[in-house]
Amino acid sequence: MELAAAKLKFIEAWGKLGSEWGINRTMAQVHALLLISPEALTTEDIMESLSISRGNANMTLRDLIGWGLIEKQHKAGERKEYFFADKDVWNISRQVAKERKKRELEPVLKILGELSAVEGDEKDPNYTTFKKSITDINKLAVNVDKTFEAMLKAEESWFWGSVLKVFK
Amino acid sequence: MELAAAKLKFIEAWGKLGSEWGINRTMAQVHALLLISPEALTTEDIMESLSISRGNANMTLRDLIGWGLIEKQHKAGERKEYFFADKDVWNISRQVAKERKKRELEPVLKILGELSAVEGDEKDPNYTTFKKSITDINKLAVNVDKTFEAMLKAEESWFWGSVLKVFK
DNA sequence: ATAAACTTTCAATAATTTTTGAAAACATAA
DNA sequence: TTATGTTTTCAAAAATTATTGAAAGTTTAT
Repeated sequence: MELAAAKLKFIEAWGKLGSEWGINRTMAQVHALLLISPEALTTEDIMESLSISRGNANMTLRDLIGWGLIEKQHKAGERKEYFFADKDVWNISRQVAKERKKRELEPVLKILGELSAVEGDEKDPNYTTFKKSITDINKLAVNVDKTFEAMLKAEESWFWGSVLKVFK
Repeated sequence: MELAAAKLKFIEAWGKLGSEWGINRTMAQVHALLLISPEALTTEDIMESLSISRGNANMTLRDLIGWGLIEKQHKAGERKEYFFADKDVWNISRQVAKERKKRELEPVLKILGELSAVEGDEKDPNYTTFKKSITDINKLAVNVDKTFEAMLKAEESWFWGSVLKVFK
């Protein structure tokens, strides 16, 4: 396969994976493009490469900055802004974990905490079933949260070394 | 909070979380409803509880069965079908991991494998940057795959015991 | 065989999400 | 200041995804 074709294939696959996991397809594609780009790119470069509008490119780039996945670069003597992706896959994973933890996991943990406190009649199966499911899900969510927390602190080699030790 | 209100809140929260992670909101809500229901429910029960149409209920229930999260029950002397959710949160996690691994991770691993094999000019930064990103992402994906694999085999207590040991 | 109870299908519709593109805002240079 | 290059905004349009509901299909009972 040619490099050009391979790049397109990667951008497509990354976009599809993103959309399957609740990340806007275009956002994932722009990220993919910047990931395999040795140079920082301008908005125009991105618009052209992915055939998207200026408005879309601008909003997507802003979102990616919000996720901590890319950053703006200014080149001396130039007025245009350039965008550059962190290429460290471990940093990327941590950044995504950090944002999803904050945006999605924490609100759910809060609600589960409230729901765990609901009182009821221990003789009512409606209550006991509810209570047990909520308690169990809460435990799982806390474990997932701890795992994310550990990822945020960990060095890659340490993290995978330890996790993979589990599977021996 | 009343139990009835708590149930609604849980169904709503579970639906929201699902939709943020690429799972149809209604599917997550039906699952939530069955999770906190001590009895198996009929399609009509579900239609009424969640105010959804018969067609939607039917398709959603079929999907949930496809994900291995609920099953049909037949009651002696009755013609209606009843639906019942596995309440074991660890089983649920494994089931979701299993399906997403199969449906999403494996296709990506396949593509990454192909892309890893692309040859090019080691002096061309376009090639070396592409190569490095793909290789790194491939490694990460393989690790995630292994983690899922381990989950599928593991007993809950063993799994979390081992994983949490990592965070001491 | 017919009817009744129940389930499945799927074209049409509705709801939601994403994208566009042109205008407005902003920044820099002349 | 004015012109020029660049970025941002956001209402409207397009695309995608989810839902409806009625007809067709299936199963069981009589």
